[in-house]
Amino acid sequence: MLSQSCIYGIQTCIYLSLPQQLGKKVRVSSIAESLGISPTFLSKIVFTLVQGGVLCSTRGANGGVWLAKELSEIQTLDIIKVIDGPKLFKDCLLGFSGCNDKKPCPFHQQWGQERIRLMAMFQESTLDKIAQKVNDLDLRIQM
Amino acid sequence: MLSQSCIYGIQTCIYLSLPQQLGKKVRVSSIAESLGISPTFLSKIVFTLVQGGVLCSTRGANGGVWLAKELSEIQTLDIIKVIDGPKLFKDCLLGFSGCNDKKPCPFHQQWGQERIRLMAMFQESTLDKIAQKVNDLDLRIQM
DNA sequence: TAGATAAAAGACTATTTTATCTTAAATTAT
DNA sequence: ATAATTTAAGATAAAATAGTCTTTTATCTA
Ligand code: SF4
Ligand code: SF4
Repeated sequence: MLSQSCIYGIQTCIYLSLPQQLGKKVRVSSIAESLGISPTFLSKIVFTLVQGGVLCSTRGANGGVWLAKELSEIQTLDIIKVIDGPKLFKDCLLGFSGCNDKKPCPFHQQWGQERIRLMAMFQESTLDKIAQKVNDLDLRIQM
Repeated sequence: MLSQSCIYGIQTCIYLSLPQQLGKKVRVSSIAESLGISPTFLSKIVFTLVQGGVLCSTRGANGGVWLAKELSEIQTLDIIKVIDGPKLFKDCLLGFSGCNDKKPCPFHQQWGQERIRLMAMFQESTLDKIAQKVNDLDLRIQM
């Protein structure tokens, strides 16, 4: 459902929203090490997020990346949109193209509802809520 | 979520369960033409379904394929399992490996419920129900 | 200003998925 | 039996995704 790049992107944003990192510039290499991701590969994903307005970055000594907005203003859905694009919303279960409600496939009625739920889940999951959940419940971020 | 092969497989099974084809041997080439799929590619998917016990086949002149069981005994979930394997159930949203309920990721609570709903949808969608729905509502099967 | 540092950029490699093309094997009809 | 037909099998190709390696550019610090 989500690409590997997208998963890494979400993990990165959650990592940056934890109290230890929040408000600091963090090196991509240190994020990559903490999350067990290839540094150069993550570098590309991070840059995509910078271009998409989710992260900010600065180069050079003491450089790094940080979240571009308040935690409560970044939805998981934003991250998904930036990295995986709109295909999650356009493409569909049975791979039909140009689906419409007049002539749907046999799964439309149920899948349509599930999709709405999933979207809601990704919209409601703002980084502040996730970070709090991770702290309160001692949840894990890495693989 | 589902691979292209899996989508083709589901479409094929639905096609074979429509009144026009039901109970007949149908050539893969004719299925492929009707659904707009590459014949040789579909041939492999069909063979996977034969090996998985969803379809039966016979070679030679007047050969073809047909559904191995009663429509009511074939769940969409069976088709998915045979073609895409168990990854839909093992792998997960955030790509964690070896997820458990004790230390889940921040999405587990909601995603776990969605996944249960999706499974139920694929289990309840037996071919007889789908075929009836397609007939009653004049739904489409192809792209 | 010079050197160190870290993100950005580009070229390249590997793997998986999707798809095509060709040949082989089995079955039927003549 | 033989030829036609159709699935099975294997080799190959194309595309998308995932990941590596090297070079460039920007920024800070000394
Ligand atoms: S009909 Fe609905 S469920 Fe089916 S492929 Fe189209 S949008 Fe998806
Ligand atoms: S914790 Fe739950 S939702 Fe998250 S990756 Fe694991 S199984 Fe999936």
